[in-house]
This record gives sequence, C-alpha cells and structure tokens, in this order.
Amino acid sequence: MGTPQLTKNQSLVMGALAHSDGPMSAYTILDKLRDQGFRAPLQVYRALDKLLEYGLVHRLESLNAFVACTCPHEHEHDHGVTAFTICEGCGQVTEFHDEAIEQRLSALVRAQSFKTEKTTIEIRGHCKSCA
Amino acid sequence: MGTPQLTKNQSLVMGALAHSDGPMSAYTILDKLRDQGFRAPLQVYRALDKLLEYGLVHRLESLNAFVACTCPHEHEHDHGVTAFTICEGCGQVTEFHDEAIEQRLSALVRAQSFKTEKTTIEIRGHCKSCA
DNA sequence: ATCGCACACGTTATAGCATAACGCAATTGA
DNA sequence: TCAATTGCGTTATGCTATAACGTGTGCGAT
Repeated sequence: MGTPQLTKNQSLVMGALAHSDGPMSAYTILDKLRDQGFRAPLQVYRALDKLLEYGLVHRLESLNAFVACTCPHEHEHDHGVTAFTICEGCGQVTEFHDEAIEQRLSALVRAQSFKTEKTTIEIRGHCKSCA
Repeated sequence: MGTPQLTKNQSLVMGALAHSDGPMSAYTILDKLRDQGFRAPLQVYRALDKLLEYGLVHRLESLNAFVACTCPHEHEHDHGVTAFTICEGCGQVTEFHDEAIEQRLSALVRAQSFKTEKTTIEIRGHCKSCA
C-alpha cells in the first residue's frame, strides 16, 4: 500500500504546493491552476483530500491552508505526529517531528483512555529573520 | 492586570459557552443569544476576541469553534501551553496542561531561534465512552 | 461481451466561518 | 471642553468548505 499514481488534478495541486515557498489556501491553489483548466473549488478540495490521505500534504488548521510535506520519504511508514512552526512575519512554515513529545502525548492521552486519530501541533510566532 | 469586568455582550457569550457541554461555533452562539438581542456575527466575534484575550475562552482551530476554559483560576498567571482532546463521537473536549511537553517544545523551537507566540495542540479521536 | 462497480471528474448551488467599513454612544483623562 | 478609547449596532462582503447532481472511464466477475 504505497502511494498510488497521482491523477492529473492531484499532480497539478501537488505541483502548485511543492513549488510554493509557503502554505496556500485551497482558493489560492484554485487561482494558480485556472490556466490549467481548474474552475471550481471542489476540484482542489478533492485532490487535497487524496494528497492528505497519502501523506504528501499537510493541513495547517490554524491557517486553513495546506503545505507540501517536507519529509518526502516518510510517507510509507506512518510517521506519527507532525508539528509546525509558522512565522507570522514571512509565512515560512517548518515541519518537525519529535519522539519525546509523541510519547509524552501518547501517555497522557492513554491515561484518559482516549484513542488518538489525528494530532495537530502548530506553533505561531516569529522566525529568526522576522524577530 | 487581572480580568476586567465583562461587558454585557461578553457576559452573555461567556455564559453561553460556560453552560454548553461542548464547543460552539460563533454562529451557534449567535443563535443561542438571539433572544437576548444578538443580531449579527460581529457581536459574537467581538466578545470572543476579548474573552480569548482574557484567557477565559479557548479557540479550537481544528473545529473553528470555542470552549470555555476549564481552569478558571489559571487566568492570572499565563499558564503556558494548553492542549485538548476532542472526541469525534460525542464532541467532548478535555483541556489539559503538561510541563514536560511545554519544555520540550520550547527547546525544539529555541533551536530554530523561533519566538513562540501561541501554541496549538489538538488531538482528535474517540473518548473512552465512544471507542 | 457486458454488466456492475468503484473512482475520478465537472458543474451549480449552497452552507458555514470571519471581517471590513461605517456611524453612534459612553467613558476617561488632559 | 476636547480628544482618545472602547464598546456597540448594522450592512455588506469575503473567504472556506461541502452537498447534490450527472458524466465518463477502467476493470473484474459472470
């Protein structure tokens, strides 16, 4: 169960995200792809759903926006929790992973008998350049 | 610099959230307060902005919804990072805090020379009852 | 082969979330 | 008294996301 071949729309959306230097909203992606024949939000959202499912793209909940995954080889083995720093100045997003946090969260949640399906960690602030 | 006296609108919104057993969207709050004279979304959003600022309310980014803070006495001293479990079944939200996670995140972020302003941690899944 | 199914796609319409921009009223402090 | 601040009310608008419909294509089972 690797990543299937992407469809045309999925490739176009993936390309738009990959070549962007920051997160993009679905509607921004739509505008970028009008010349390639995109006309409606659903074309973007349907592609994004699949890309999210394949782990090629992340959704930033606090921005209602999407970024290409920057760990291109971790898609195979589900790589646990993903965290992000998001700079309010330049919009730069940095993805990172940490075993310690993952295990600590896992323990806390288990203590509630809670079954985790998806974990969101997003840190808003200012990066080194924008401080 | 404690929490100022709440205005009428702020009290109404706070009350609606406090008496709800789960998170509410701004529009749901609006509907609950129509009998009290609320007519427009901005009346809710303006009150929410202040309540968020005072630390009486939290915003759940992954739901676009709001909950009353369940740690009523921690508003004075800024109580670092707040995390939530959110049950997809019953909608129950549990707020919790953990020093270890806070310190670990702080260290990771400092390594990027990133200056944190707000941290979001939200865990979607199923609670014990809804497993 | 052809039937049925799953899946991607296209389109229109609508629902849900959030803010811009205007003006008014009350409060406060110089 | 005047200016600044804050809260409030209203209208309009913009941004984000999904519902519901139908089409076409590939592919395996009978």
